[in-house]
Amino acid sequence: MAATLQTIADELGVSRSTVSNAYSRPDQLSPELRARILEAAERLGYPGPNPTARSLRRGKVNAIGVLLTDDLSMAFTDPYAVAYLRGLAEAASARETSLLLLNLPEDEEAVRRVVSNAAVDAFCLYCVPDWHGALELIRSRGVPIVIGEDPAAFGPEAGYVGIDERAAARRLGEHIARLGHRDIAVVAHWIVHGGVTGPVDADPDALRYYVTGERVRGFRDAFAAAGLPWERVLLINAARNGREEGAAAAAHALDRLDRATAILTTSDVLALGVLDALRVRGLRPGRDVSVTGFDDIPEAEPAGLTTIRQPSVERGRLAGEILLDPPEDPRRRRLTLPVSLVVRATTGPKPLKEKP
Amino acid sequence: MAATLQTIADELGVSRSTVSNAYSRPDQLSPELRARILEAAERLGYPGPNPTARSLRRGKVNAIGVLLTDDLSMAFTDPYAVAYLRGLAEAASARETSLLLLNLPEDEEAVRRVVSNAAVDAFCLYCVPDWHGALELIRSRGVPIVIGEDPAAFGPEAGYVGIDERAAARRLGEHIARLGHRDIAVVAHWIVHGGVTGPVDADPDALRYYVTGERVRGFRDAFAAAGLPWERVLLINAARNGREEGAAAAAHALDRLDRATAILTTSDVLALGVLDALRVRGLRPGRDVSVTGFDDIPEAEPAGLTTIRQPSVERGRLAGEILLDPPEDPRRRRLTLPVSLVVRATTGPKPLKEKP
DNA sequence: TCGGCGTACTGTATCGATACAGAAGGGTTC
DNA sequence: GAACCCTTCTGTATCGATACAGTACGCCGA
Repeated sequence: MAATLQTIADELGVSRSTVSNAYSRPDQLSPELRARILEAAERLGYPGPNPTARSLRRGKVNAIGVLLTDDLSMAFTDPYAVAYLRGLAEAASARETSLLLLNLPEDEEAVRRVVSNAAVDAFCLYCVPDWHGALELIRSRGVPIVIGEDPAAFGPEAGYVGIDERAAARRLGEHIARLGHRDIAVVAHWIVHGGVTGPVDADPDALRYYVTGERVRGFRDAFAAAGLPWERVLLINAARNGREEGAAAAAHALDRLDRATAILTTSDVLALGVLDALRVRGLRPGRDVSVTGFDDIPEAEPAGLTTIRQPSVERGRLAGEILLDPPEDPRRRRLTLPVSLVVRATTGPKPLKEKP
Repeated sequence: MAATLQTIADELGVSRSTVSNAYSRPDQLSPELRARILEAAERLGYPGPNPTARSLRRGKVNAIGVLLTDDLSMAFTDPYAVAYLRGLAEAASARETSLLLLNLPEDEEAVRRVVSNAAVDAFCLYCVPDWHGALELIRSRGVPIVIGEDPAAFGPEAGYVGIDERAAARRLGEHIARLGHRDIAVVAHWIVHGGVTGPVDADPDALRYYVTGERVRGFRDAFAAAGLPWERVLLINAARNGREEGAAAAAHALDRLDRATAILTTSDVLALGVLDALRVRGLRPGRDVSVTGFDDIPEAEPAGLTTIRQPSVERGRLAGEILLDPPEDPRRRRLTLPVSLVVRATTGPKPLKEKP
């Protein structure tokens, strides 16, 4: 049987409390006794206080739960998500807290078990589709929550660190409209839950995934203000937020007679895929076709991508801080961070000559 | 005060055990009573059995610890690492187990606290430098371990899933030697702990980071067999395993009169950086300079990179399976997986004409 | 000589659950 | 109608630690 505090205590004829203090509160006992205790522990193969028992007694586990949907790869492959996670990990690490990655299974009952078995002090939600059943489970856990997307997904008791997605997208749309483009395609991911990559006919007001919904609505706002009816816009669903999907989606906008002269996307990753598609077809970004992204990931600059710069690492870091050191003032637990429009080479005026 | 099992039990006048069974063993009580219990729980705001208490009693927490060094970004940015982590997460998820990411702080004492506070059933080690002090702490935790690199880092009680790094590297070296190259540079990461990117004079037998050491020794084996003394090889340290470092390291091999005609690297990420450096200088990969990588990450194929293909996802998945479903047969807990040499366009015969 | 105080250690209650042996009651079998 | 079984629920011991109040003792100053 594995050694416990009591084993050591019995061995030395001291009380269990004293052995506990040797580990957790060294100032509470004489250095000599502490040394004897640690020596005995070493000798008896005692691995130190059991973390679970300690957590139970202290009521704190030093861990933050992070939900990942089945498509785990995305959370690690999308540079925006990686940056966010890095910021979160930094904030956690500074407070000696770890991240518990909950990779949610398909089976609903299994999801329930995983979420309710997770020993965490708080949850941080990002990149989780709003429709996912785990959200309700998390709410019922009754632990602090910070969300990174839809500010209305939980009540005001939940923290929130986000950006004004719609206004940001609108700035991209205005930029494109101002350049004179009228034949526009929008490539957006997760328009349809479980759908395939390809054109869809969807009402922007009915999109369920918050981030995509807001960004698409922002585009529409800009076009409407420029006198461009939404019906003229070709909306294309990307099944995943991936570069390949971006390229595949772009094909639907490029391989037709009334080729779009501008393609707006809901993420830089998709936009890079669109650029790939242009390259394959010998089209020049910013001359033949304008392309915009969203996020300003590191790869965006070398690609010359026009995009919205948002503070990805900062979002994660602030989320962690709100969870671990909650500000007194409730207003400081719900933050909307500023973004900026970064105009680079992939956008330019609508080309003069008609398509060949 | 928060509700517990006892709260519900008192409310309904049943025993605590029965309430527990309502959650954990529904077959142990009548459906009617169970419904009443769940209703009362809902009404009293009981969030379900406390995961920490449950873990203490059950002696299992359903979590695997994963160590990440301060350079957390690498673990997420290096596609090999991402693939490994994905495999691990898949295996864990299939068993309703989560991953606890331990982002180790700089401070040694804090590392101790983080590691010994981590509530996990097992540890999986990958991409952790052999010299890191946390290794000893983990060993003393006495939980199952699987390592992904140096099979000798722990005793035979630890599981191991790896490849024959040295033999794999040797195949790359032989490929390059067979093509006639004599002016060779090797770009390797973490040759020097905390060092800068640039040429180093290091004895391959003395390299501390296992993966780099084995791969460099494999290169040397091949060169030696081809009658190429190690002294002729330019060894360049990359401070991190990153694309930028690959490019910076390559500069040291390219911007000199006796330019290398072949650059071998210890990872695809570094090799992609080397290719960047070639491009900037107008040099043709496989014609003017041959380049090899290691890992065969997804980006390697479009780049035409000659490399070693290794089963990254599989390594992670098997590691997870060994931890969670340990095979009876000890030999099946220590696996060396096969790799293959993938020859693509970035390697070719040594150019005939001398450097311009 | 005694109150007061600091240091070093002890003892008990507690954190919130699960395991397991057992009891009550009803039904079946021969 | 005794023996047995099944279902449904109970009660106690236990998982391994920490919190906190309490005790013992030495030392100091008045």
